[in-house]
Amino acid sequence: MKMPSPFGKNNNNVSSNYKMRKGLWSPEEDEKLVKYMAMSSGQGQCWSEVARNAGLQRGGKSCRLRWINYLRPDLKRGAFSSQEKEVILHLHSLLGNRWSQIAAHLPGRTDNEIKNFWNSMTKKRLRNCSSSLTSPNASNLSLEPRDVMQGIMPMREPNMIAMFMDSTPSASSTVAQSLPLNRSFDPPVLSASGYVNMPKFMPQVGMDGDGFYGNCHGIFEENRDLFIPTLESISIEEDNNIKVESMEGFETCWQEGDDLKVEEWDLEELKCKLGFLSPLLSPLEGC
DNA sequence: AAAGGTTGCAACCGCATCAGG
DNA sequence: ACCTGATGCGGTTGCAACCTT
Repeated sequence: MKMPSPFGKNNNNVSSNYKMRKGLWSPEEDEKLVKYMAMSSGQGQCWSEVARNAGLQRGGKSCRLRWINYLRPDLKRGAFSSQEKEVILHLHSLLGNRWSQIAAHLPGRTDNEIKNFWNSMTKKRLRNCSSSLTSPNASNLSLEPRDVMQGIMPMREPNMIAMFMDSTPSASSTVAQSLPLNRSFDPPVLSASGYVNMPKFMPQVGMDGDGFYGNCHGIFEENRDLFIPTLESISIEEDNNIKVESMEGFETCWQEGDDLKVEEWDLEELKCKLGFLSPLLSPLEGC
């Protein structure tokens, strides 16, 4: 555990004139805040008042953050357990970067903590991926064990991302041209978190050592976050519109607490059904 | 042992939303 | 309806500890 510097990053703000302090919290400040929170039972908080009444030269926002992320008595400490990691992966595959919602499912953990965990994990995996691609055996992709968490397949296998971004530079435009879908179209982009955001209503696909997997996000209604039809339940019509054969299992959008399952998609069948995506899928040949 | 690079994480920033005046 | 302050959230930054060379 790092010891906080008593003067934070910018120690010029320690000066008088009631300038708000910034930077790391000192043990004394922590003590003041903890004492005040204990005294006031944490009820009816107005954080700017907390800051004032506790005698802290901090903004309410800073106090709130410090309390929530560090001083709260019910916080867990230490590394995430493997169970917690599974929950994070599972929920992230469903919710995306909604850290506070994910944190709500992990008692004692903060959104900040989860976000940091996720970002460092993503960085690691991207690094691994790029090193495997730049190696002489780049075509022989070294795939990590599949991340199957409680039946949900994370869609953004870094190797897949790399293939989209590096091996098939024209893939997105090719697909865009080949999709006469009567909806707006956004090309795949690499998000800040290192994930490929596939266009809405396009299948999100990934791969692992055992084959191919995927799902479809938001195929049928723009404002619903998550639909996961099985491959068997969809067909591609002549005009390349995606049609659902069977609504079984996804009449409704995902709701908190639902236990969703994604069917594993067979590569050959997927290619057959989604022939117009072949420019994207062809790099996977031989993997 | 020292220098440089990497990692983990605390904290800040900016924006969105909401409530009260 | 508009303004203002408080709050919440996600993205980003910066620093200390750790690791590698």
